[in-house]
Amino acid sequence: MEKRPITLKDIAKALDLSTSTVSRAMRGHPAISEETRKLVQQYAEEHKYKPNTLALSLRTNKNNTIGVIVPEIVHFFFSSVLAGIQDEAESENYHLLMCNSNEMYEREVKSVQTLLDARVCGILASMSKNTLEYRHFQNIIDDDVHLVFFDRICPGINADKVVADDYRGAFTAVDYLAETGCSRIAFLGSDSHLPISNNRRMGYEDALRKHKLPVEKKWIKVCDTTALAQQVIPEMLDEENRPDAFFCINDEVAAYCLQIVKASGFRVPEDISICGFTNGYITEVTDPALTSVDQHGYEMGREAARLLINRIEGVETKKGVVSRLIKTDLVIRQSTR
Amino acid sequence: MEKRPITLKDIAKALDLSTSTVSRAMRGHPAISEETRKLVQQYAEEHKYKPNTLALSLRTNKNNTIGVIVPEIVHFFFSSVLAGIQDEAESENYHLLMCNSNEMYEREVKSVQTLLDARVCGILASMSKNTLEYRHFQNIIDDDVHLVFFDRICPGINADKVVADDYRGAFTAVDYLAETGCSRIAFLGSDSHLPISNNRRMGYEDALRKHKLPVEKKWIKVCDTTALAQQVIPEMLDEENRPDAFFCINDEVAAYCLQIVKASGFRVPEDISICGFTNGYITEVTDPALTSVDQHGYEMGREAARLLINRIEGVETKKGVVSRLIKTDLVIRQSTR
DNA sequence: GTGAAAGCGCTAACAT
DNA sequence: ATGTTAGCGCTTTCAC
Repeated sequence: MEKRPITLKDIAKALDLSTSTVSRAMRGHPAISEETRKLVQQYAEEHKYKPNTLALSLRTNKNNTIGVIVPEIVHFFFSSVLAGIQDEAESENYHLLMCNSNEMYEREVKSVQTLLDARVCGILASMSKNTLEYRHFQNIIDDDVHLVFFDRICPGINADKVVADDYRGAFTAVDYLAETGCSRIAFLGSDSHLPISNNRRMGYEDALRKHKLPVEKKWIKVCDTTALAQQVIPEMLDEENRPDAFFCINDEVAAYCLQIVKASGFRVPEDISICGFTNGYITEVTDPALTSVDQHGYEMGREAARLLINRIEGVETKKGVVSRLIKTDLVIRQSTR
Repeated sequence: MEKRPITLKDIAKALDLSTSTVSRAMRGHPAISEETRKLVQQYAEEHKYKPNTLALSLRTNKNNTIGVIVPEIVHFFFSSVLAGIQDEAESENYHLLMCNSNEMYEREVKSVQTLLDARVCGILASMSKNTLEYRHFQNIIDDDVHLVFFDRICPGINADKVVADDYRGAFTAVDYLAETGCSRIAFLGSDSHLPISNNRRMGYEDALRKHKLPVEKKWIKVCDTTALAQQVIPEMLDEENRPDAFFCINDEVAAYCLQIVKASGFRVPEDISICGFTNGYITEVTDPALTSVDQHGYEMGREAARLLINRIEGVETKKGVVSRLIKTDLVIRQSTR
């Protein structure tokens, strides 16, 4: 029953050597004779010696673990980012400690605490929607733990970040809508305190201006959940001067928008064009399939993890903040003319 | 710049006490005077003392961390399970170390190794599709690390498991299809070496038998990816005696099935009924919305994490294997009569 | 009620 | 080329 894993000390005793010699031999230290090295390594192999990472962590006060805070796991975009982070971390031999804030400020604060207590080497974070207080993020920096934001960056904190090119993504999409003949283009966005939403709105507005189209307040709405969609969109369709295109903050809203528009008797895309954002798997199963802006979540995850690891290992030494932009791509399907 | 976190020793020195007294005082050991306790705890509070979890782990040879291996992160069902695991683990003060096998046997083996090396207290695993060799899972048990499978259990290993009631889910769905007048019901499944697929096939067949419908080989296909769907389904529709219902192994296949069936000129559900499995978010955005079997992934995650933690903490002491069944629910929408 | 000392597994400075 | 010693931060006998 008792199953204590074998330690360096055990090997030392068995081979009548000192633990330090064994330790050195295992790591191929130059000062160890070929003979001893082989002896030790073979014995270790045979007895399935596994270094105790806990002891190592204590010694170096580093546990080669990266903490991740996502606002929501069950979400195409965030799970894509997570997959990217995971792949990059794994290839660099870092572990991933995962926290889920579930879009709740309190859980986000607690997650930061958890990760700091666990002595992670660095933290990758995407802010929860309702976070307005940034003290907990500042704590990370004050603790000298590396911090990289991705996607939902925190405007009040001076930290590295990796974001999608939201402005250009929005501009390109709205430009396309206008090019294909839409002139009353609505923007269904999020609260403007979120940079992702604000940047997209600017891209949207600039594209309208490029085409000499008016920027109308009534066509810019906060509508980032399916619940809001069901309330906001019918109202807009009832207006005398209804939109002839919807540019949506995410694919879910776009998909619900599509349903509501069709149910109201409009044809898509003949009467109304609809464009989403993210390019997740639901874009392929709606009818018609959704045009959407690909955010390359997986790439974002890899990039964020890489940047963090470079900071941790001192490869990235830039004094100020490093910002990386992930390019976006408009994927045209059948929901737009 | 130097930012060494404060230790028990520091407190001891500052207060002119021994580290053991401080240690005891912090944890409210009875043999410590009220006075000293308050003194120590207040000092600790003021100086933001944080116990070093690494040291604690080394001492107890436990790091209160649970490892998770999922076959794919970007997937409604698995991310739901992950969310459940996360919530349960967090509420019990366990950390989560995440690995992604990406449906690759080699990465699964490596993930197990990684988790064992990290000295996790237990592992939650769902097998990759192409895993046929189980040695790595046996290693977990041999290392006396607790193991609980969820969903994609490993038939060759004697370990606790939490699975959806696949048999009953399938039976109920197919029973419903038959009740509503379908008589040529096809099953689009996975390879039968996977218990989830096999159990559903048995539920499917038993439901057919209940309704005195024939079990036809040609209506039972391996078709668990969208790529396969595009190949297999058109062939079946071309048959003289085409199916009038498709019971699919997951929602993605069902959604693609829906598209293909509509594109072939059939009406859904009037000509052909379609039913998915999982009840993820795509069921709401297809046209018509998809009938599907809810697998309650989040609940499965919680249940699996709870079982594992109970094992770790010695609450669950059953000698043999514990199997938990998560009930399934048929959610009827518009893709079935 | 408090302290001294040992030890968890490992590494590294300092001998030899 | 190898051994000795000390220490990472904490808990836990065993003393007093």
